[in-house]
Amino acid sequence: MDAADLKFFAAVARVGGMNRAASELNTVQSNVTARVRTLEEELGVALFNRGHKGVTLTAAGQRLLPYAIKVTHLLDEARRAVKDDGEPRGRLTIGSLETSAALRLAPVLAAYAAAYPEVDLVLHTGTTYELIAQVLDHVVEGAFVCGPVNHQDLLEEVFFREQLVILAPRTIRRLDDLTRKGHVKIVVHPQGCAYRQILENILIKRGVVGIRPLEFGNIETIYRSVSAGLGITLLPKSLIGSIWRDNAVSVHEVPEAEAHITTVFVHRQDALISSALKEFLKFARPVPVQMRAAE
Amino acid sequence: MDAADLKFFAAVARVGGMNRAASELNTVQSNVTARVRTLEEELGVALFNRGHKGVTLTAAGQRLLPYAIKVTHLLDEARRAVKDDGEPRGRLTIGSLETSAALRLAPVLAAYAAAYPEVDLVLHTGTTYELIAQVLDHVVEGAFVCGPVNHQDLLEEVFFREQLVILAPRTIRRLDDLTRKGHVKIVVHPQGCAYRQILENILIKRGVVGIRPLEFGNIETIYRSVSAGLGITLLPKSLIGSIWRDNAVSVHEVPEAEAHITTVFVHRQDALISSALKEFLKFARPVPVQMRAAE
DNA sequence: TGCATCTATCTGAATTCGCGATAACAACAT
DNA sequence: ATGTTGTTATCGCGAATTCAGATAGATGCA
Repeated sequence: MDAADLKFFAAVARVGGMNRAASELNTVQSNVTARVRTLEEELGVALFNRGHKGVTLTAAGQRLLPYAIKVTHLLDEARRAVKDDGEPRGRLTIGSLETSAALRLAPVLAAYAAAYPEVDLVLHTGTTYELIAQVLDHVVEGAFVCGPVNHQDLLEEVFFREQLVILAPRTIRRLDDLTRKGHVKIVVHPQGCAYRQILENILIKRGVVGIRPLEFGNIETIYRSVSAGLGITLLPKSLIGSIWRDNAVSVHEVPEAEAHITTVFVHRQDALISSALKEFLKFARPVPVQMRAAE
Repeated sequence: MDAADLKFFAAVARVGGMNRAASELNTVQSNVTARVRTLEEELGVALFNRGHKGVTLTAAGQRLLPYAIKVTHLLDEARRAVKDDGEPRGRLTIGSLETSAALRLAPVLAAYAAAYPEVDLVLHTGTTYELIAQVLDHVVEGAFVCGPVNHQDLLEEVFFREQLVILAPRTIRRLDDLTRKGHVKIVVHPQGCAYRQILENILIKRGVVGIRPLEFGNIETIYRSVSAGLGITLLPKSLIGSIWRDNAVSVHEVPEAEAHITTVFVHRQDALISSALKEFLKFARPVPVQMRAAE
């Protein structure tokens, strides 16, 4: 049972056909068929049900598939571990929420890139849900997402804690003006990284019943929508102060107990932490409070 | 990077030489050398320091070794998982303390062997320490040992709780006779599975200072030594009642708070639990208390 | 029927693998 | 000195394996 055979097997299982797997693996169909057959002969069981429009996994194949995937990942990781002599080098792929990236990570990324020019940094942005899926799939080594995550296969470390504020059109002077209306439009991300849920909770708590969400894909659009009077949104307070000072919107504080969010870094607990990642986390880790008393 | 290459690599690393690895792998030395070399060329780093009396791992080799071992185990497990269709079958290798085996496991083993003739049962006996090492090394699928174990890589489930009694030569009528002497010989297992520690604690608590251990490898010998007047020992109460009733020794109760032991089943939490093992544990698991009220 | 889309199988060339023999080297005993 | 032993490296050859391409067979669809 060769690792290459398992890679073939996993590809066939994933795409559901020997032909398609062959083109994906840059080889010919006869080759794929032969290797699957030798695998089946070696194990003494059929792994696929052959159909006239592709193949499906048998029960035995379903039992094998997770091992095939694990072995493939383990070999990948082994290669990286061997090359990783402690000096950050090569590609480092991490994920981050768009807000975290803009707010906290930008200077860290710049400093890190300057300190380790040997590292090719790749940053994926997405929602918490998407990023967690990417971490689990080994697409990224880890990601900054909204915590807590509490996933069995993931380790998480708290990095930032943000206070959130409500952004409303400039015509809204006080939060009460808004809540008294009884219904309100909110502008949020599609799968909304907890911001949406928090905002809804805040409004519900204040007696707003008709909450109508508008979904936009990026922060810039959300901000413009708010300033154009379309609705309100929720964003980190520090983001407002540092980026937009144009007074096109009104900013409303919310008690911190209700409106804060923690950003955690999550990574697979069974995966290698590359030297590049280890150093990056040192850069990103906030200075402990007692050490920045002078601020 | 082939799985077979990694197996070769791991063997060379373990025995510290290509020649010895070759004979262990049932092949010739030139073959081992060639595969190690291709592996090194593929990875672009040297994995071994060649010496005139064998090889040693380089830093890169040390980083690779755990992956080589993991991959090898994972492939083993994959083979078993594929063949395991839910019906207990094949070889089931578990470990057990000698006392647990004699006392609690014997009827379970018999019933299980009768119920599943397709399973080849293999039982390893040893001390808690030895058995845990065997579980970690995948030599046995799991083992009944003295708990609690509290090991990061192991899951444990409590199976039995035994009250322990002191066995002394027949001439000793009361425990006080023994403790008043101030020194006493104890007869125990070599690495003693906690029995020794517990017995010493009991004696120390009663003011005995000169404890002289005699070590014997199996229970039968220990029992005979006690009956011959050599010293005292500690054994599960139920073992005394069910096996030896010849009155060649005197039995002394000890408060349960001091002298009890829990037997747990431990297994690697990252390893497959075969159907054979799953069923075995069902057989071995004690009937819940409320369900045997009629006893 | 003809076409498209699958998988299975066969064949010959290229490649790899495993073995045996040999070389080179160092340590150690004679 | 000299031979012996134990080690890794290398080469050549035959066997085994792998790969790509061609072909065959089956099925569904227009």
